[in-house]
This record gives sequence, structure tokens and C-alpha cells, in this order.
Amino acid sequence: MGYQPNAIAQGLVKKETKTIGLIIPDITNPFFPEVARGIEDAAVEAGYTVFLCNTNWNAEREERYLNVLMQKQVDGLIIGPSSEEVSHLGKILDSGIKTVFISRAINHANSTCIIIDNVLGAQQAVEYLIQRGHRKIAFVGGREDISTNRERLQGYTQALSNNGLALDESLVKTGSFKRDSGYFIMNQLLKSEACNRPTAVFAANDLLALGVIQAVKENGLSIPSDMAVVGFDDIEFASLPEIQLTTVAQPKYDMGKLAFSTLMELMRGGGYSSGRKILLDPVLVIRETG
Amino acid sequence: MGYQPNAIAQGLVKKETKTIGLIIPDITNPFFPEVARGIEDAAVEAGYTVFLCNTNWNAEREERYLNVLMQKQVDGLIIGPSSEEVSHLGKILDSGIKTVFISRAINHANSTCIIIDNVLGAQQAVEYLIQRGHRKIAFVGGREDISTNRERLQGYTQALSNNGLALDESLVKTGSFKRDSGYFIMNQLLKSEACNRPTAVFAANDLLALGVIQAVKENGLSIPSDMAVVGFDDIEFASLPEIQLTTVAQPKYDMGKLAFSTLMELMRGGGYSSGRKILLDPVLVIRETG
DNA sequence: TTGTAAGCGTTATCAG
DNA sequence: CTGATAACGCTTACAA
Repeated sequence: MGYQPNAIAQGLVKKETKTIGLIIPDITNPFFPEVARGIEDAAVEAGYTVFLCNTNWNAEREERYLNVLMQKQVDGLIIGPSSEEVSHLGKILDSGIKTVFISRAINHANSTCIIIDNVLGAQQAVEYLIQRGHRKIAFVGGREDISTNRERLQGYTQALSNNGLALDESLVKTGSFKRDSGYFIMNQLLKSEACNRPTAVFAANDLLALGVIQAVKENGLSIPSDMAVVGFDDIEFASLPEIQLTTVAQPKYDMGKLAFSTLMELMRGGGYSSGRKILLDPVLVIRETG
Repeated sequence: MGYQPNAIAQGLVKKETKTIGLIIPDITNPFFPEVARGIEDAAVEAGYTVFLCNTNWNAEREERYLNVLMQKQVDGLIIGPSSEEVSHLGKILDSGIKTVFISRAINHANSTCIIIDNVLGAQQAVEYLIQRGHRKIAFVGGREDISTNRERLQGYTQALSNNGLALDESLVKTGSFKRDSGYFIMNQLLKSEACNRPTAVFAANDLLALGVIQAVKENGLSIPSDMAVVGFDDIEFASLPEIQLTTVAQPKYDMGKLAFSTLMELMRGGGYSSGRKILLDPVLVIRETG
């Protein structure tokens, strides 16, 4: 007869809200909506509502969302951390609220996280480039303080040294994980004498790669003959016929599903899964830009 | 001293949760993240937390989210409806919860909504195509039962009749608002005899246009000489140098900000803004596909 | 089986 | 001005 139970009062007594919070750094990067969809599909199926919060790579905003969600007694949290500044994140862990980290680990002993093997992925990408004959390969990265970036950089340097190539610091540039940053960095890289220029670029994500490609084309060079470009993530647009970006694919949607089921285990009290690090395998998708 | 007020108990007595719900049909379509960001930025500034829910164009899921959000006593709701089936939406309005509809109006007397003039936008796009000499222009639409689609179709037919062109039913096709749907429809359209083929396509959104373009290219035709394509929305990827999609732009981010400030007015009890329909102006962005 | 009372963590009100 | 207390709407446990 039109009666709606009041979930607030319910939550007060049951100490369970059938609600989880999802915090991501950039809803505008197609990578995150894809994992969010995986999480949401799994959550809906299990009777949960997910509250998606976007921090815009802003640590303050992240902390604020964290507090609000905790106050609101969400039963669990899935966080794609926007910084390595773990002081506020550590507080969460210690407060006992069930949390799963995605896409990047944080420095906390028993944090549960689901990440991709960034080192391996980057290494595969760069080794592929080397195989194709490239010797001067640039690294165009995102934010320096983000582990994702550090790990992909590590894979890059590892691939170089595995193949007896020296690391040229002038070919390593970082900015933010956005398209305009890739565009800006690549334009800088192209300013140097033609003989010192890289012949290939490994970009730390697809958005950066898209910016790199734009800069390359605007400078009258063609891809991949003058400049090979490889990205990371395999967002949907990477497969467009006009783009055909060679990139390291992450299982985005499945990562989301896995994140929720792992959180579910945690919430059900399966303490054994706490502190678990789940490492997923990347796969290099070869298309036409590199 | 580490004390966190319990927002649940607070909400119970204060009947205010400093929380709003945002329901959108497809987080995977870059159009929505962009408006969500506008909403979120405005909300955070005003001390609100926004709970983003993605219905996947699924009316059942929409209703479910609606109920949960109502139970949770969100102070307000911003909804991008995923269907015109307003029975459950009407219930919401009648329950008195402050609501702003975005991107499509619903059939309810005093609903407040922020929409773009779809008829005008489509008309501009198609008239541009006619101006460029096209006589056989196809309409590739999204879901038939969505007003957005109907209105854009209406603009299309209006542009034709304004210019003394007959409406050819065989050139009007609808599916869903996704890329694969555009791809599928265009392939069908290209099956007909070359002489009956359209020379231009107006797609009801950019995702569809991207699918159309893919089909056209795979059939060995070039754009825009063999087939001109115009989209709708102006998502970020439309401006990529490889894409350069001609499209009808919507002020996505500002639409989000406006949606929140309008909701704020409603929540503050400014009854005068209830039932208001805010109609935004589209602008045709001419690039290289048409 | 049906009904009543206690308590969840706040805030707001009303005596003192 | 301060400190005790009712009330918010529900669930659950226990008594009738």
C-alpha cells in the first residue's frame, strides 16, 4: 500500500546499509566507467547500491568523500586511489571498514587490492617496440607520484636494459594522465633536433597516447613510419578504425566484477582474503600505431 | 579525538542528508561523465555528496535505484531518464522529493527539466547537409521510444520539408544509442543499390556516428566525399584529429552545473522554479566528416 | 500467534 | 547557560 521503509532508520539499527562506495579519480577517462560498470553489475545482482564518487585526482576531495561515505556507514568501499598520500587512506583501513583497492596498491600491510601487472605490461610494450627495430624510445607518463606511473616506467627501463639499451633521461617525461598532457609533452619532445628525436613512444595510458598522436600528426610526421606509438589500457576508442592504437589491454569490466566479489568476501567476514594482492595479466594488443 | 558523527542518526532526526542521487542511463557514453562532472563539481562546492547510479538503459534498474535512493532519503535527485515509461517516475514526483530531469523531459506537469533543443539542433545539422548539396540523407537513430530520439527525428523531417525534400522512410532507421548499433544500421543501409543509397547520414548521437563511419570505411567508401556524416553531442573524442566529426554540440559540463543549481533552488523551497523547463541552445560544430 | 517495549546515535527542546 | 530527555522510524526480542 505504497509504504516505503525508511532505509535510514533501518541502517541505524541493522548496522548494515546494503550500500557500497566507489571512489575513482577520473570519470572522464573511459577506463574507469568500464570498471565501474563491472562493479555496478555485480553489486546490483547482489542487492547492493553503489555510490560512485569522482575525485578528479584531488586528494582533498578524496578524503572528503571518504569521510562522508564512512559517516554514512557504507558496508564497503572500492577505491581507485588518486594519490599515494596514504595518511587518510590508512585511517580507513584501521577503522576496520572493508575496502578493496583497484588499479593501484597502497602501502599498507593488509590492504586488499586488485591490480594489473604494470611492470610486465610496460615491458611487453617496450620490448615489442625494440623488436621492431626502435632504439630511441620515449616514455610519456602521467603523474610522477602515482605508482601506476612508476611501475610502467620501471617496465620501460627494464625492457631497455634487458636489451642492452641505455636509458636516456631526456626521453622520459611525465605530466598528468590526460590527453592534453600527452599533446604538450610530445610537442616538447619534437622540438629537439631530428637526429636526437625518438622514433617511438610508449605512453603510460591511452589518453596520453591520443595526445601524443595528435602532436605527431600536427608536426607533419606519420604514424607509425616516422613515430610508433603504444598506449596502455585499451579504452574503447583505441579500437576505432581511425585510431587503431597498439596498446596494453587491461580486463576492465572483469576487474570491476572481481573487485566487487572480493569486497563481498571481505564483508561476509572472510578474513582470509584480507591483505590479498590480486595481480592480473595484461595483454599487448597490436594494431597499427606501433 | 577521532570522533566521527554518525550521518545515519543525523539524517534520521534532521531529515536532511546532504546527499543527492544522480541517475544516468549510460556511464560508458562520454556525454554523461561530462555532465556528471559538472554536477559533482557544483555539489561538492555546496557541501553535498552525489551518488551516481548507472541504469544501463534498463527501466527496472532505474526503478530500483529510485526506490533505494528514496529510502535513503536523498535530499534531491537528478535524473537522466532511461525510458519514457513514467509510471515509476511519476510516483517520485508525487512523493514530493525534489527532482531535476536532464537531457530529456518527461510527461508530468510540474517536472523541472534541463534539456537541449533537440529539434533545433537536428534541424541545423540536416539543413547544413542540404546546403552542401545532399538530397538523400539518412537518419540513424537510437531507441525509438526515447524522446531525445523522437525530437531529433522531428528536426530531421522538419529540415527536409522546409527544403521541399520528401521523407524517404527507408532512410530512417533506429536501434540503440551505441556504436555497434550505428555500425549495424549503416551496413544495412549500404546493402541497397548504389543509386538508392544516401549520400549523407545524420546520426542521433556521436557514438552512433562513430559506428556509421566505421561501416562506411569498411565498405571502401570515403568520408565525406562518398558519405557525409554528422553526429550529436560533441563528445571529447569527436574532436580528435583522426575523427574530426561534424556534430551538434551540447554544453555538457555547464548543463551539469545548471542542473545542480536548479536542484538547489528546488531544495531551498523555491517553489517558483518547480515545473520549469530550461531549454538550452545547441551549436553546430563543423569539422571534416560532413 | 500477535503485540508491546527497548534501543540504535543523534539533535532539539525544555527544565533547572 | 547547562544538562537531562524525548523523539526520529525502524527492527527485534520477548512477553502475553
